[in-house]
Amino acid sequence: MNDRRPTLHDVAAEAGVSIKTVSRVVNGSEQVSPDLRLHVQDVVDRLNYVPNTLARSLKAGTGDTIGVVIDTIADPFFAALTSAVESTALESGLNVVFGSTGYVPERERSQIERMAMQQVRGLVLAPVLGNHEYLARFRGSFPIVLVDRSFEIDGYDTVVVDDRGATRDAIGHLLARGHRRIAFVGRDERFPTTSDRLDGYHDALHAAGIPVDPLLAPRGQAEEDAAERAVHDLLGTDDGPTAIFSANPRASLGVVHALHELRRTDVALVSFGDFPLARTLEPAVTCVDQDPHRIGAVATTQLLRRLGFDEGRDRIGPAERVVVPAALIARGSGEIEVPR
Amino acid sequence: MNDRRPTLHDVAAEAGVSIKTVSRVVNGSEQVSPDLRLHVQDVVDRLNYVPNTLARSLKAGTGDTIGVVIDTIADPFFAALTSAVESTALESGLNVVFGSTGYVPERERSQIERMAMQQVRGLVLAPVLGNHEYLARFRGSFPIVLVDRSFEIDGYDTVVVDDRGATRDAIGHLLARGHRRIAFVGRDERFPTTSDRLDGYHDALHAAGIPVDPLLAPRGQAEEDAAERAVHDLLGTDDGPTAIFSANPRASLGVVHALHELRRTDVALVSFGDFPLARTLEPAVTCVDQDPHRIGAVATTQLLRRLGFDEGRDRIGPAERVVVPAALIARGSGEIEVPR
DNA sequence: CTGAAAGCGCTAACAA
DNA sequence: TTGTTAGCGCTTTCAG
Repeated sequence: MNDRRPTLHDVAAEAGVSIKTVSRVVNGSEQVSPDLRLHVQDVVDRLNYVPNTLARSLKAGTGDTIGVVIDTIADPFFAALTSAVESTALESGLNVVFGSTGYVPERERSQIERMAMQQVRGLVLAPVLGNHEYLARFRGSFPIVLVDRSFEIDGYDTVVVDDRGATRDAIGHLLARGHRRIAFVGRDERFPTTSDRLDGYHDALHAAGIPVDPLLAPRGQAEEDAAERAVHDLLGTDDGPTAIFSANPRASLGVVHALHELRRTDVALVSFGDFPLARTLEPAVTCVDQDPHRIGAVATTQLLRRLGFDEGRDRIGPAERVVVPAALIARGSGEIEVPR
Repeated sequence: MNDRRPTLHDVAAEAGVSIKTVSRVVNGSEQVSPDLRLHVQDVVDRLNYVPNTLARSLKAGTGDTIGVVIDTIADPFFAALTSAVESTALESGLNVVFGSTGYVPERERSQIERMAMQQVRGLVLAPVLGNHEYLARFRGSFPIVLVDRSFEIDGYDTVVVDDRGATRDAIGHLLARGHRRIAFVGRDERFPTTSDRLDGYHDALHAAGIPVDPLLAPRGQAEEDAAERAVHDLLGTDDGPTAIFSANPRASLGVVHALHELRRTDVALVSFGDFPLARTLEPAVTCVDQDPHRIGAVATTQLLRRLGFDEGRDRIGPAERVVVPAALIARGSGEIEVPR
């Protein structure tokens, strides 16, 4: 299990040449006489020589990986995003390390510190709520692209969805169907995106001249079970909502389950974020589609540009903010009219 | 963006001590006079010094990451598995790099080669179908734990679900409800697990003395849309199945959708692998629960043991095979009796 | 308790 | 065309 892996030296000794020659052969570069190259290649294969990227990187002063720091890879949204990061990075020969924060600021920080130690070339980060001044320490060493969450801190490339605008539109969609009592479920202080979506919700209500009822936007139910309970509570009252806006796909699962249990097919629903079977349910669930894959791909492209992988574009320049559009997919649940 | 990161030398120079002293302080080790340590620590903070893991690893001859190679992180099964690997690895201070194969043997190989170059300490691999002799090259360098897919090649630690047995039980569950024409959907030659599940299906039918009808187990529909079409085809015939076994959760989504479109609530369904909303559907979907999180955790624990992180247990020994149990969760769809 | 020197595996000058 | 030498940043003898 622990035979020392062969090094350039071993190969050189075995082949009776200098290590530099082996290096040249391994890197496919330069002029090496064909017969020598063949011979060396042979020894390389026979010894199962594998170049040591660590040493290479140490020499080069920079690694060959990029880091992805997210809430948790178990979240389908981030899984899709990370998948896109990987495939985009791979095209440029970069590996991907990831670390999850579990929504804990300290863990975010330690993950990033860890990656800095690993000499990552760059970082894609979905920041947890909290102070991010500490990032300044790292930005001198490698570019950082923020994803999904918009941030007060300026100076970072950012790729986000227009949470506020998309939510405003979604609520408008419900208002157009006559709904006046629209609940906002899935609110969670840990997620800045939720606040933005809540803002969009307020925007739409204000624009329509509808007073905000705080009871319709309770707190702390970003997760499936909590959202489920919230819906039970909301619909258990006399003047419950006629429509529900669910602020994230996990919450939506709970909302859907609750509506189903209560047999309330009369309540309209729009989900921020698509989820499996949304089209299958009865009624099919109208969603705001976030396209995590696109967010990841765009973010990585931007990172690669900052790293100089994009020949065509300049690697420096002011921080950019890309807003990935989110489309409303009308499937039925969001088109339920208000009962008269 | 590219100020050279400070090194031990820089800190040493600034603090007016030798690099070794800085090294000692950074590693919190040994005896350094308290005042000196304080002073050095101060300079470290001021310069934003971050140790270079690459150099450390080069010196140590081994890295601080473990690799995970899977089909794609976008698959919820592997996302959950990878998430478990990460949290388990993190407890031992190891980072996680991942690479996806996209079901392509060559990509699997190149990903592993890449990780070998990166000096991963160990590997968790969900092997793609194909020849894996090449793995022998690497096993001398680092331990490899195979997950999810059982393998003919001996000598590797393996963590799998008892696909065959669990499927046999699931089919038995349907047979007990009187079903005799049970379809097998989601079959795909790319996945060895599918073959094992198909074997289990055959086992159960044979045990019940029911002849196998190849038309009930068509090929090539592991994905949602293909599975959906397959169900339409199967139920479009005169002697269609009265029950469906779906061999993976992605396929199940398609099956559910098709059943819903066809309004066939009379057809029984058991899904191999749980999925969101399975409990919400009408009828709720009976599933064989694979517990990917557990598979990942067990695999990583085994890997850590091979790496000597588990003080209590020996790091060497013959390859072990852990079979993680898969429980049948009866929710309704699998308990539909055959129509008389 | 602290420092000097060697070397991990590799590449990039610079020679030969 | 090929080899020698000097580090990359760090840890580890072995001295002071």
